[in-house]
Amino acid sequence: MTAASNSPLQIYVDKLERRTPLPPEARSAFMAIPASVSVAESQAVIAREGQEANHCVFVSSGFLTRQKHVNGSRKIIGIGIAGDAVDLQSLWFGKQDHSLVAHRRTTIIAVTHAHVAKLCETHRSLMKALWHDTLIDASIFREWTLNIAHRRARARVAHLFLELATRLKAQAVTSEDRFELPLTQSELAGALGLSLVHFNKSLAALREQGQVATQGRIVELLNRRALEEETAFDPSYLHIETPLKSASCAD
Amino acid sequence: MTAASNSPLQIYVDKLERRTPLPPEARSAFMAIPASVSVAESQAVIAREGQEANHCVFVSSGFLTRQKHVNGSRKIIGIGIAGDAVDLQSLWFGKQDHSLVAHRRTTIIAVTHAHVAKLCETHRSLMKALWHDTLIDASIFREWTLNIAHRRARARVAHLFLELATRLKAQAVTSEDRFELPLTQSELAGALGLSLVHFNKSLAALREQGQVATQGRIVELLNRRALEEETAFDPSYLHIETPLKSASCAD
DNA sequence: CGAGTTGTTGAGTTGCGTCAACCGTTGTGG
DNA sequence: CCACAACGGTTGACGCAACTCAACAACTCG
Repeated sequence: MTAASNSPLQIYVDKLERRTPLPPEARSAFMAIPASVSVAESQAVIAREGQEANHCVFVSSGFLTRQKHVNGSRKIIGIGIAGDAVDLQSLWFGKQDHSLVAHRRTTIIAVTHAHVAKLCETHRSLMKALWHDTLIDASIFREWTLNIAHRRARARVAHLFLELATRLKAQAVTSEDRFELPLTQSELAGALGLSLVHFNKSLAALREQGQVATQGRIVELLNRRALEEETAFDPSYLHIETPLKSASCAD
Repeated sequence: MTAASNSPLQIYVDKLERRTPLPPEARSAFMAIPASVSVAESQAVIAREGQEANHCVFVSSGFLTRQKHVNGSRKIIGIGIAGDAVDLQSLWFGKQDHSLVAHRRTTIIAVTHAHVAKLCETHRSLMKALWHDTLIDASIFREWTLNIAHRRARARVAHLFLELATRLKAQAVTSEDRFELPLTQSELAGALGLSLVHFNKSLAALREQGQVATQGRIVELLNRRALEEETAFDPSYLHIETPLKSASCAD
């Protein structure tokens, strides 16, 4: 399908093209830009709230969290997985409005703003695809708001797991309802607006009901149907299968 | 400053240009597209979750909420005010992932997707400005997630009021820390992930502390400093003063 | 093998939800 | 013009979900 390529950005371009094919020139222009790959240590701050950025960050593998400071502590407000463009907004904003933090065994790709901006200038189709991608991001944030505001603990946990399983599958990181989640319970609890203790107990409840199993950092969904039922999970907010409405257009 | 114009989109173009000036051709092309203005009745559904849309909606005056269905009831996940483009995402998504509902005395502007898409094709600067606008939206959703997940009731209410006051001021809907908020307490409570009763009591507490006054649908912030302190309000997530980083560029 | 981190579990407390009654306002129709 | 219904706001009582405190077990790593 796709020509062999050495660009680390392949993973992201593939993701975009699963939605809408890009014109070949746009695709090759994207993959031709210099991209630096690096393995981040756990808890490494890739971008810091309040600072200016001059790179866009893409996740190549692993997990990365979005965090905001409030009252002196960092709160997780989102999770990025392989194939996610986690700070396209930095292209247009002067300062980061939140931080990006890597977790264990995460590799990231950095591309200078100048290169991305140039691409947007020359390839309208790419700019559209990037815009589309950020709109899906926004949709996920909306669902998180809903999840935290209106579901109770057990359902909240179930929803997070279902979301991650679905996103990871779409990205072909995993094929089963089973994945590695290298975040501590304390971090996951914070991301869901729960205390550590209560998160732990809710997770224990899901385990006892035979809906979820965990071994170390591996999470396995044993009964997807039951989980979906419990949390009223509707994956359409992830916009995984939605192609661009207006057919792909020339540059 | 701006030439006299009859386009109802003036209000939105002005907002965009407060961030970055548009090339004159782009501006006039935008304002030249057919836009239909209508006064919505209270609770009118402007766009329905799950349905396809073929118009983009802008708020001309009043309030509009974003809502999602879950377990049979509608939950508010966002509030749009005058000058907001509330469903640019429908341009690229096949189906609405949430509904848009008008509140009393709200006037909306509808523009067909075809016209907006055409504009994006011909004016790169406009597409950028629209993209930028949706990124700010996403930033607001992130802050809502944070607010609901990590602040307790009184602070949550304070945060919402401060956000609205700040956005309304930026849009020159109001000049004081005082504004009309035509949502019921039940609706506001839902938007904050609180029960009606607890919202009411939290609001009463803010009133007793002399931080907020309400008369009918009018909300007045009596002590902005104290409110900001209580809720650790940092308006930077609203990106009100941030111009586009890369200087305005030609089409 | 010890030290630090992460996970588990129990006990007591509290913020918030639910139930329910009541009040004021608005609006409608006899 | 009043009666009545419908709606939004207010308040009290009570129960529960979730938080905090605290101790301990399991795991990881130098």
